[in-house]
Amino acid sequence: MYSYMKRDSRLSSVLHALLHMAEHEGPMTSEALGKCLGANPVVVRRTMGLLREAGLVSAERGHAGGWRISADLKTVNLRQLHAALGEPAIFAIGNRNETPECLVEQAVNAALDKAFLEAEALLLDRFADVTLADLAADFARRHAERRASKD
Amino acid sequence: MYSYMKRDSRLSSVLHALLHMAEHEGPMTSEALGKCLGANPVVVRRTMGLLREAGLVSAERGHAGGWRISADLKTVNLRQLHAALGEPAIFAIGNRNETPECLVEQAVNAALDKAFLEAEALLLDRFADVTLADLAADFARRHAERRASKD
DNA sequence: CTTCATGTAACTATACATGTTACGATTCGG
DNA sequence: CCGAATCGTAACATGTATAGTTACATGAAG
Repeated sequence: MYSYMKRDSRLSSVLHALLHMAEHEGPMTSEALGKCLGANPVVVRRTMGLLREAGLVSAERGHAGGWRISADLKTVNLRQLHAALGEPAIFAIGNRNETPECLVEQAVNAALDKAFLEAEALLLDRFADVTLADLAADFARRHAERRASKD
Repeated sequence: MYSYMKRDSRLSSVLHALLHMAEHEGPMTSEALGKCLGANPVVVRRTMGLLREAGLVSAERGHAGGWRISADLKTVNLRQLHAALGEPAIFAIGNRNETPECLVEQAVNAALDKAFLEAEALLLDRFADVTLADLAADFARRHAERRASKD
């Protein structure tokens, strides 16, 4: 009944949701977004709630309610979304002991930390370079391509 | 009874173990290495077994047995060790659906994959730059520093 | 007031490194 | 040749975080 889950896919999920919302007229319900993502509506509310706390979306209850984007697509980048999700751990690999007395382990940690910090900095820089507007444009390009290939 | 575990620390563990072995005369038992790492001897055997399969260490059973390094410290780098461990997943974050039909999700995946692949390439390059001999030298430097500060 | 939708608590499912117990296989000392 | 030491490995338990699910309270629209 459960899909194979091993990694945090919330950033992927909220991006997918936000782009659908951007293409959609009016608010979208958690159930509609859940259908787009193949996810449970409660999980959608849980995750989108983090974006609401960051002021990136708003939610309205009752009839004709749902989720709306409350920010400019051109100003929201992936790094902000990662931050809005609480900056979840990026790496699945890490040191065994973060504050060791053993000098051997200190040398090991220093080498690994250096590599991981560089990779993390690069990743976050790349995240900062990509806005929702960029993704929307890429989607539009893919959409046009598909239509062209069908002619 | 269990220490707080959230990430794969096997690379950190084997580096710690290998450097202790490099400093040690003769083979080291799984129990001795477990004491160094604060880990269970069975876990040590399980993890070191992967390095044995890669030809980086050898194990001898019985009296005076244990683990020995069977490679030149100057030729073994962190990337080789990561490979010997089976190239475990580096990132704790990923796409929700790796092969989506939805064009929106394809655009999202493309952007995330690009960032993650760049960060992964950088990390593996940094891993390839660091040898066991480098770490041993860094340990020696830290050791000398500590002795100097005690004078 | 009924319906629709979010907000949220509580519980379950899953994967995987790690911890633990148990035992077989092998090597060496006496 | 017996027994201790040590690796090899199977089997099972533990802890953690996201994701799924159920249930219900809250609030808005008609």
